[in-house]
Amino acid sequence: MSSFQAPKGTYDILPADAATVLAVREAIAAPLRRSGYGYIETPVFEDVNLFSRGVGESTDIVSKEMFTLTKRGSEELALRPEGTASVLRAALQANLHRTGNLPVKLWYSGSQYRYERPQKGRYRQFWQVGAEAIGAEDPALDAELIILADDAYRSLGLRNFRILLNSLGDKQCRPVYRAALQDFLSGLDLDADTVRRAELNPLRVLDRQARVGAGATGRRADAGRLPVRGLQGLPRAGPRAAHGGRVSFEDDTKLVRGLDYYTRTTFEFVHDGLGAQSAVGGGGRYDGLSEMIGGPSLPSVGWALGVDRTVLALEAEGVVLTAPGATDVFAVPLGEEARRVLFGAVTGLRREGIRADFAYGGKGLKAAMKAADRSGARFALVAGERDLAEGLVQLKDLTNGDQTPVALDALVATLKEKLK
RNA sequence: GUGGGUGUAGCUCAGCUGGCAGAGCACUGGGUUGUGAUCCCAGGUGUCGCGGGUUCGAGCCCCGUCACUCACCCCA
Repeated sequence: MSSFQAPKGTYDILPADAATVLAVREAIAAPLRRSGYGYIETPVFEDVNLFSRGVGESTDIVSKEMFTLTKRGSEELALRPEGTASVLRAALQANLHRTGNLPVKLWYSGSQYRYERPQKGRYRQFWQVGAEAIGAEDPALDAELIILADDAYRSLGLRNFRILLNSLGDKQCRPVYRAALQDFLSGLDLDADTVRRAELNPLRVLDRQARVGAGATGRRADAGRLPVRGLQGLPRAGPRAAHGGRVSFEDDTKLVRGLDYYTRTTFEFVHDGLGAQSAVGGGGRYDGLSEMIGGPSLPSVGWALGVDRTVLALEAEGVVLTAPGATDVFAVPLGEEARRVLFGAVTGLRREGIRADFAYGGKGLKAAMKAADRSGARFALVAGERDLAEGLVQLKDLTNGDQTPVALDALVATLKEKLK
């Protein structure tokens, strides 16, 4: 073991788990690719102000969870804690909203960073696949995105997730409701954290975290006691009407996401196999974000799904994504002449699209056969002087031990037939 | 930032009120000089996280420290 280890809150994706991770990323991306979303990549770090203005100064993400970078002595950059602000910034910078049709539909896949105490399902570096539909106010877009996420999860075999839906109000009604809520909360005996939150962002108090009563020992607030219906009559019904009943929602008037840019439609995909965490993905409308970062009015909607948490959810449900073996044929040479010939044969097989590997390191026959077995290959290709003298190689089926001689120049055709 | 749990072989873990370092799997070699997976035999498996203390004697008790992990908080 080296004297170094992965930094706190990070982990390595090793070959044994990589197939699942890649399959999850692909499963989320596939519905987007066939629905008109274009792929975009942005830098992993941005001007720190993009996030403090976009995500919101009052959010935990910005106030205490950002990895900031110093550039020549002053803090100016931060590792991205989420993807939406960067994607919108890139779209505005490249004038995608002026050069193409609206909405501009984009998807991304990448790592995000938050400086938090790690625990199950929560890491300092984690992966999201996200989608954004920028510059249109059509509730059908909200519905489209929810359906695409639902399709992605179902294509993976995930079943026990739920979709929570709420509205956070718009420019007109939110300030009114916010003031009313603040007024209501000021009359309650709340713990110190909640008092602070009620000042900065009272809506977040609704998000089932509030403790009412004496400080930290207080009990969780009963939702029925909070004026959660203050935002009724807003376009929460939009995505519901547009989606045509294809996925089932649960109304959750306490759902308030931890990013300030959300307006109106908000939703979260939750799963109970993630330890103390519950969200595998979430999103919503962010009609005002563009203006917050200096752009024109571009009402938009988007989501991000957590790759790491989706993997945990699959594990919790016992879903195993079948990974094909990495190798079809494993070559085992006997002697120097055979090494030269079989190495060439392996190269030839690979160029024909057959997955092939070789017993490197000068192993003895027994060890080389063991390596062939462990490689997961269906066939071992064995040859020594006796075979080569006749232009043959021995092809051994490792599933049943049957071994047949094959002419060296008929190898490709024979294997293509057997591997069909 | 706060609290709980755990650190013993490559991996999963036993180890009793303090008395000689353990099991299974994995690994290496041999049984088979040209055959894996099965079977048999032999064998490394180790700063017991690290540092100090108590004791004739510490994996075990005490103090400190680090790491991992789970939870609070928050979110993907």
